[in-house]
This record gives sequence, C-alpha cells and structure tokens, in this order.
Amino acid sequence: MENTETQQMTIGAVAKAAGVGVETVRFYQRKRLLETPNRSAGFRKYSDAHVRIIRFVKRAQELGFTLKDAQDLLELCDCCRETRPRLAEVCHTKISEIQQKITDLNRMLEMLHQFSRTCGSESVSDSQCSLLDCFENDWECCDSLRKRESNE
Amino acid sequence: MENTETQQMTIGAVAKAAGVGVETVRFYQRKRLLETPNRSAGFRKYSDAHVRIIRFVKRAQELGFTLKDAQDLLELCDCCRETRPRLAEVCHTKISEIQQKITDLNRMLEMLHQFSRTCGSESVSDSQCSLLDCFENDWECCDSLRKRESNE
DNA sequence: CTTGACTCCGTACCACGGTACGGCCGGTAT
DNA sequence: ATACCGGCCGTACCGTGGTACGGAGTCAAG
Repeated sequence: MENTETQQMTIGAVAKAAGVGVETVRFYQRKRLLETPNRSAGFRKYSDAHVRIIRFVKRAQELGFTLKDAQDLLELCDCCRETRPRLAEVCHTKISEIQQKITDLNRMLEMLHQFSRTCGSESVSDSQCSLLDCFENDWECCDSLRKRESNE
Repeated sequence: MENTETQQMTIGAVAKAAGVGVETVRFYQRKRLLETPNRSAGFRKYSDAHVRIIRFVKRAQELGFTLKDAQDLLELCDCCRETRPRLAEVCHTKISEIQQKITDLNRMLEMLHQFSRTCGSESVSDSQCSLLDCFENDWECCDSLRKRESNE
C-alpha cells in the first residue's frame, strides 16, 4: 500500500499539505474543528481527511464565514450521511445570508463604478456625489448621476 | 432655526441616532474614523454628518470591510471634492476585491443549493456528496449531481 | 550514538473591534 | 441646594483567530 504513508502524516506534514502553520492545526484541534487525531509514540498522526477539513475551513473563511460557521457546515456534512434533521433549515439560513451579501456588494460595486466614472470628470466637480450619499439615500445619488450621464 | 438642535448632539444622542454605543463613538474617534468634534463646555458636539459617517462604517463592516477599509473609502469621498490623484486606482482595487467576493459567494451559494437539494433526498443517501467534496474538486460533485438531477 | 529536525505542552502574546469600569464634573429639574 | 443623569477620561477587559516561546522528548541519518 503506497498511500499508507499519507495516512500517517505528522503535524508538520499536514500543516504544509493544507497550507497553514503547525500552530494553526493545534489551534483548530483545541477549537474542536479537527477531531483529536490518533497518536503514535505521542505524536499526532493525520490523514488526507484532515487536510481536506483544514482546506475547507480556510476556504470558508475566505468566503466570510467564521470558524464557528465552518464548524456548523462540517456538522452538516456529517448529518448528511446519518440523520439530517435541521439540514435544509441551516442551509437556507446560510443561503439567505449569502444572497443578501451578494446583493449589497453588487450595489456597492455599482456605486464605486459610478463614483470613479463621475468624480474624476470635471463636469461634476461641484456635485454632491459621495459614497456617503449613495449609502444613505438608497443610491439615489447614483441614479441621478446615471441620468445625467445618459443625457450628455 | 429648528435643526440647529441636530447640529448640537451630545455623544449619547449621536450614538443613539447611528445605532451604536457611546463607547463605539469614542473608539471611532480614537481610530480617526471620526474627526475630533467641536466641544462646548468640555462636551463633544456632533452633527448629522457624524451620524452618516458612523452608519456608513457599520454598513461597510456588514459587507465585509474592515475599519481600515472604511477609512479608505471615506478618504475617497474627501479627495473627490479636492484633489483626486490615485482615485481611479484605489477605486479599481476596491472594485476588484468586491467582484472577487461576489464570485466566491456565488459559487458557495450554488454549492449550498445543490447540497440542500440533493442531500435531503433519498436517491442520494449513499452518495459521496459532501461540502468537502464540493470544495475540493472545484464543484465537480455539484456538476455530477446536477447531471443526475436533469436526467431524472 | 550524536546531532539536528521535528514534536510535545502550556502559556503568553498579538491585532482587531469593540465593551465596561470607576472616579470626577457639568447641566437641569425640583 | 441637592439630586441625578449624562458626559469626561484613562485603563482594563472581552472574543476571535491565530502566532510565538521555551524546555523537554523523539526519531532518523550520518
């Protein structure tokens, strides 16, 4: 068996494979994100499964989830194969959160586009345009600037 | 003048108006997110402008920006009215960041949708579907599940 | 069988974004 | 005049997500 070796990674190896530091792996273990690994002569022994979990956590973080969120998602994984009581519920909560974020970010994006197009031009040097206005008035500022643009 | 009163809010009033705590206002002042307000008899005096800035910061935070990011965005506002040297550059950096976030969140969303659709159904009770698989194989898992779905 | 790289553990420390505390003072109401 | 509410300040503390340290044990190569 060639891949038995990958089933016997040390903490250093698993950290490297997952792209994190050794201390982070220990930290995740303390936080119960990573189940307590088997040991051999006192040394933690890891498998590919651990690498996947760590990568998953880091990815989830990049997407704006906390470690607690990542833990919840990992528990979802488990219940998928066994019982899955609140699965759909939890999923849909997350989905709503993400959808809201996307909506907000899209508005922010549009605002910044408008902002960079208009505030750099001389025609609006006296305008009231500011990010604050945009935020406050439900992007009325952007609407009016857009109209002004299309009328040019 | 009726609205002179709103130009003379105390720290408690401005905090309430912006939906944060008094300590948060002081904290933002220390962090230079809020310019040091005028005083009257030692008491900080705030105007609506301060409320708007605080609200802006909280909103930006909700969208995943740090306080430093918010500060950058607020500086963008200022340079709009005066000189604007690196404005376009800064804007486009932010725009790229936001676009990347949106892309990632959309993938996450699709994944969660697939997950909740498939893992709750009996037809895939033996499937390998898990969030970890989805994350790892660039959503191949979701693709194959989607195919299976459309062939039903 | 020594040397060096790696691991063990607990504990301390870090940045971020606040939140709380406590002693003092000013403004206003009764 | 006295009470009380709110403001002032510095400092301490909190949770989150790690990162660093130091003294000891272990393993594998030379």
